[in-house]
Amino acid sequence: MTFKRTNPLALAVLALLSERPMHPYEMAQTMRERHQEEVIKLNYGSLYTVVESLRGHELITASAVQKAGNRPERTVYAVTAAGTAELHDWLRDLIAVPAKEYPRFEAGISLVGLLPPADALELVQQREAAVGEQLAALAVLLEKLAGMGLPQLAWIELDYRMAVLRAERAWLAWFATATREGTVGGYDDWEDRHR
Amino acid sequence: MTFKRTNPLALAVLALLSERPMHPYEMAQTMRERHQEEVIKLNYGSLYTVVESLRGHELITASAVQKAGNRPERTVYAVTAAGTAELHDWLRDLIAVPAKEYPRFEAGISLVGLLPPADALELVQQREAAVGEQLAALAVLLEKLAGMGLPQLAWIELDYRMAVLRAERAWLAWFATATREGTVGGYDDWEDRHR
DNA sequence: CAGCCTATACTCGGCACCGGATATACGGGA
DNA sequence: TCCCGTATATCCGGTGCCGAGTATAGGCTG
Repeated sequence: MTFKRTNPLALAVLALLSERPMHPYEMAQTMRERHQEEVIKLNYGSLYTVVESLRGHELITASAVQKAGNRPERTVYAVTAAGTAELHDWLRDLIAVPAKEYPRFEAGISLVGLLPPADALELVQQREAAVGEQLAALAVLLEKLAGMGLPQLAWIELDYRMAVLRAERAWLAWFATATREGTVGGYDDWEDRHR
Repeated sequence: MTFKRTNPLALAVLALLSERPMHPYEMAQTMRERHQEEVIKLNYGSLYTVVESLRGHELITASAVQKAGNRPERTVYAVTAAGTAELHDWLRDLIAVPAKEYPRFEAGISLVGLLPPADALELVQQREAAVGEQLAALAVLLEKLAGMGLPQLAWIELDYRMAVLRAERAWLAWFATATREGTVGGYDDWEDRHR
């Protein structure tokens, strides 16, 4: 059976091990330090599952079992040639091919007609504010990272996220206005249904 | 135990049943017809799991068991008062509070430094083209829906998605240019690592 | 040096989810 | 009337994922 590219955490593991051998807990620490868990969901339970799966497919191997002091044993893993190939190929796919995803907001906004227009307006404005705060937080983070001397390429994904968030905020602002002024298509019917 | 809002398919079920009672298969059909499965992932296996879970939490009830002709029995469900409350509350949350999500492209682009710049450029351009095609397809779909006399509110989520996709396309175009011209921060180092 | 908190390192049971299997009914062509 | 493809309707076994639990070591405080 060929390896299934479900959990992106496996991608992170391959990427980390392509730097140097590590044991799972160290991978988690490194991901934290580098703010990688912002982009790839990290969960201890999943980490060990994923590592074991990668080992099963011989994309990584247990290269050593250390025993420092009286701590629990820790297994250090290293990436194999097949693992490196998988990493690169997966990466290419992730970048070149847009995957079908299901953002939760799309699900929510598609049913917004079920709520009264006045409520909808308030909720959308709340989201607009929240997105604004996220943007501000990202700006601060970028400042910090740049101040540490990290090049733009090291936080390129944050750059991307900011671009998307700005678009979302703009759309929310438009929708709020259109709702407030009743210019969104189908508004009259919408209001009628809620009185 | 309170109901866990994991699978958005449960939201779709509540929304459909708030129109009129249905049996699971009919829900699936209706979702298809309305292009709802574009926004909410539909899977027959999950559908029955989710319906059973909703029933267990008494958010819906089995209102009848039909037996038309000699077909398999079909259980028709109806939403309860608690179910309607849950639907509205969940909806409010989805709209007002941005959820932490992990788009796969972010994971990919965050590791783009592992690929040679020339390859990265090509991949990003491929994605840009693909996103362009998605936008074109959405425009066609919008045209069709509007032609059928549906108001904007009925396909508001597509409007949102187009806004986000346009932002993504613009960002990809920027990144492609910055890579081609070597103006992305850290480019020299990037190129050095790949020779 | 007792006591407590945090960091280290992993384990495990449960469950939601998914893909594919199952089984019957219906309609249309040869 | 036989056959086959499609529509109807549901079920189920496997698996990946997650959160919470476990256990020891080291460090800090009074």
